[in-house]
Amino acid sequence: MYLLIDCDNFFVSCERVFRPCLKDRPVVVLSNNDGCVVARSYEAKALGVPMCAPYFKIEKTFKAAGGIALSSNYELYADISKRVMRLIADCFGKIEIYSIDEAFAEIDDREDLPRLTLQIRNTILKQTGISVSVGAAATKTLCKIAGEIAKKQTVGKICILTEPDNIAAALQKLDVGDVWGIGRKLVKKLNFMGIFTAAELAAAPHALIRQSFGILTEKTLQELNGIPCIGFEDTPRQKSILCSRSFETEINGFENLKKIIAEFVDNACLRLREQNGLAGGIVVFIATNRFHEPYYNNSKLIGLPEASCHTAKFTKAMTEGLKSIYRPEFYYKRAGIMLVGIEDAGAAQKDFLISETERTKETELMKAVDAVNRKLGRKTLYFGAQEAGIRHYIKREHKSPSYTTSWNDLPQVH
DNA sequence: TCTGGGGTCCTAGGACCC
DNA sequence: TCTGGGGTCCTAGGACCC
Repeated sequence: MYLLIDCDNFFVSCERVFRPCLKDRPVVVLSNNDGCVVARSYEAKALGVPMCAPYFKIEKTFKAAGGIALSSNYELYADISKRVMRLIADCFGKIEIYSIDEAFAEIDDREDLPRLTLQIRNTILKQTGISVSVGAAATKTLCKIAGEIAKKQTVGKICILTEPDNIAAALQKLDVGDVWGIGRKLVKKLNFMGIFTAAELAAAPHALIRQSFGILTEKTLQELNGIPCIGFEDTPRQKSILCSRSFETEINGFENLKKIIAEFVDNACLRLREQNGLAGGIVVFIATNRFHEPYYNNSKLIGLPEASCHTAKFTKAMTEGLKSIYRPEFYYKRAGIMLVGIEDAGAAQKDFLISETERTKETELMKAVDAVNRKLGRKTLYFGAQEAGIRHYIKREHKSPSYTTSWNDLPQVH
């Protein structure tokens, strides 16, 4: 049996933990640059604010209805997420953290389900202030459906989907597009074939689905029928690390762009070292505003002779890549890098031509830099190629304090 | 005026091999 | 004019997720 534990309106809930005055009001959280709506309270959903709506399009009517918009505060959300995940792990042992606000757990004892689901929900609510929905079923895909049903309940927020009659009824009522793994493009094709509900997909011929949509959709079909095909991944190793931003004002000039992207490289390399990994290459990409013509976007992959986690090596590779795709006539709205080919530091293949002494020197240098930054604060030490203070290029006008991760932002009780 | 960021997996097709 | 058959590996791009 699988369980899905999913935080309700997660980003909004995090904000409300420290600002109870936001309760019962329509609240949305915005993406970087205060661009799009990425989280909504129930009250905001009731106002008809769609997910991913550009904020400037809804701002007037939303404010008029008494709504409050907040910039995203990822430090806060990441920290609260950590606390929630720890509680889930304490309760179930093996868990798969699926995203910042949800996790799967695997359990053997289905008799105990009603007690366990209630217990985890109460524990998380009591110890973090976050409300979660809990779904339980025999496959992960059915579990997601159970989770959605749980979410719609006004009290309880728990759905155990194990009885064949209940499963059949749930699938009958569910649009095929609301099934986990069926996106916008597939819905169109499925509708064209006469498949409109989850039940109809579950009953479709395997061979036809396999041939028209590939193996992923066939697995989804099987999972709807209660046959587990999507495995449980205990601690999946990250395969790529991405750092990218859109800028409030567009950026021109090779050197300007390079400095900012070097900052992305530093952030990504730090994350890489934190998980004790090495990356084999780096992709650098730049793009003009995609809502205006002419649109230019390009990317370049630069491989390293040997997998590394050394910021300077990736900065050099990034610069080389950027040179090959940079065009001076454009103003760039978005840029980023991706570290790829990530391996465990212990298991990586070494380059015959790089001496062990040199390798050690580099490792020790990065260790020292990280140690200083841990002790004295992020970006105390950084490479000269970087532009310190990328924040200037990004708009976050309504950000709440980092209550749990910054001494200066500790909440005060009067 | 304004439109996010971070991931995964699969597939087709090209390059290359004998 | 005509020009085989059987493989592997890699990459870009497309689909999906939150």
